Amino acid sequence: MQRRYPASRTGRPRSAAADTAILAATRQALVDLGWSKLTLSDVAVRAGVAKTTLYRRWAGKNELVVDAVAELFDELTLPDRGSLAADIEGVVLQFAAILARPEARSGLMAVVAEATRDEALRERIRASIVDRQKRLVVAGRARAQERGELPPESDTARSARAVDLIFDMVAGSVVHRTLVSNQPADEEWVHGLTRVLLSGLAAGAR
Amino acid sequence: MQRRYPASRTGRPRSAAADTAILAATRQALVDLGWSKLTLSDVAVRAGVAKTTLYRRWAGKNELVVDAVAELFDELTLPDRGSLAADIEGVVLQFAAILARPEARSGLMAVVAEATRDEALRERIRASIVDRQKRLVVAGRARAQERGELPPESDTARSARAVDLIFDMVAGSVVHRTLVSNQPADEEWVHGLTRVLLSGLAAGAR
DNA sequence: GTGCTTTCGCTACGAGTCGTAGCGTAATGG
DNA sequence: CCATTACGCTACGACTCGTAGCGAAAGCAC
Repeated sequence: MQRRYPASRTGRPRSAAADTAILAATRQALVDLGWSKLTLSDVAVRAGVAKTTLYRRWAGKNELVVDAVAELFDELTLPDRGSLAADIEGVVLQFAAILARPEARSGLMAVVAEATRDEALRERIRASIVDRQKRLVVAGRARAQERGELPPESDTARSARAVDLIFDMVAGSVVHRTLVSNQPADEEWVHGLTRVLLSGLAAGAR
Repeated sequence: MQRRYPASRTGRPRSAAADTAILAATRQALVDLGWSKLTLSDVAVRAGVAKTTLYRRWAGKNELVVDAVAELFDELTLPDRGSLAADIEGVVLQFAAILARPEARSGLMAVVAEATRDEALRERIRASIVDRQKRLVVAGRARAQERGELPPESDTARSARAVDLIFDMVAGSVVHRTLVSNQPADEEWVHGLTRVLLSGLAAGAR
């Protein structure tokens, strides 16, 4: 979570409790109402704050929901299950569990859609959500190279492209499975995904 | 495009030209305004019809945009480039070209987001957009099996799961690359995707 | 032609939301 | 105690929504 206000030295400080309450209320409103029917007035009532307080802290609905959804991805960690395949499956299952929650389903795609016409919002999503996920790919790849499961890569440009490709394939597949095909990314499915992905990467490295 | 009205035998028929104009106006409004600022009143003015005509034909903004976006995917065809790899790359590049257009970028994810809370809308998206894409996967897989590039699959349940997985991986990867990572799915990237995918499928079949 | 039926364009409407302004009060630091 | 900032509250004009009602237009059956 980035600082939204640069800590002016004087005056009454903003309530941190209000931030917590507002973001939680936003997620609950996403569950109850969905994106399109969510109003800032409603969130304000749920959070027990004035509507004007919301407008003092966030530019609008888009930015608020990005922050509220971003917190969901805080719990993502890279487990150490001993092998690359097991690590990937573990992360993907965590990711799928988050995407199964209604507040994520309703909010995530909506802000991505809005971001197609809003450069600042794209950057906010990248910093708050996407990078948080991508870091796991980088870390998992590095660990696999230490283990010797993937060949070390000296060319940094090639390496970056590989990470980008893997990331889009993993995240994109799970999102599409969950939100478009509307079917659970359960263990069986994740296992199949991992198998194709790892076989392909191993073969492609040769 | 499914029939929205069951062709009553008598009375003044609905103007087919109005349908065309409305859907085109909707796409142009998506380009100019994006999803959230698109209003049905605005579309009506652009199309040269009365606002009430829109409400007579579509239940709301969601359904209208689904139909408008669905027409974009009419142009998807399965090229015969001689090999499975080349066929996949051809289709994916077509798909990427559609997703690069602003009316698709703004509209597609927005309706997917709305559909997370609307079963009827999900079904409409599935019938109008998703199935149209998935058919290409089925056809391409069948052609590859004829060529001997993929092993024939007798188990229909396994086959269906494989098609689902491939579809989510291809479509999901391209959508994520284009809309979330916000980078072009150009020939180089598509080539890398295809290489990983085919190697993985070939290895996984053994 | 004469009806019958349905769609069309137009206008008007109440309901609801948006984002902002203004004001008095509360909570800090100097 | 004073300057400064955040807060809750109310009120506001502007806008959008979806619907209702009306007369006119465009088909089909006869």
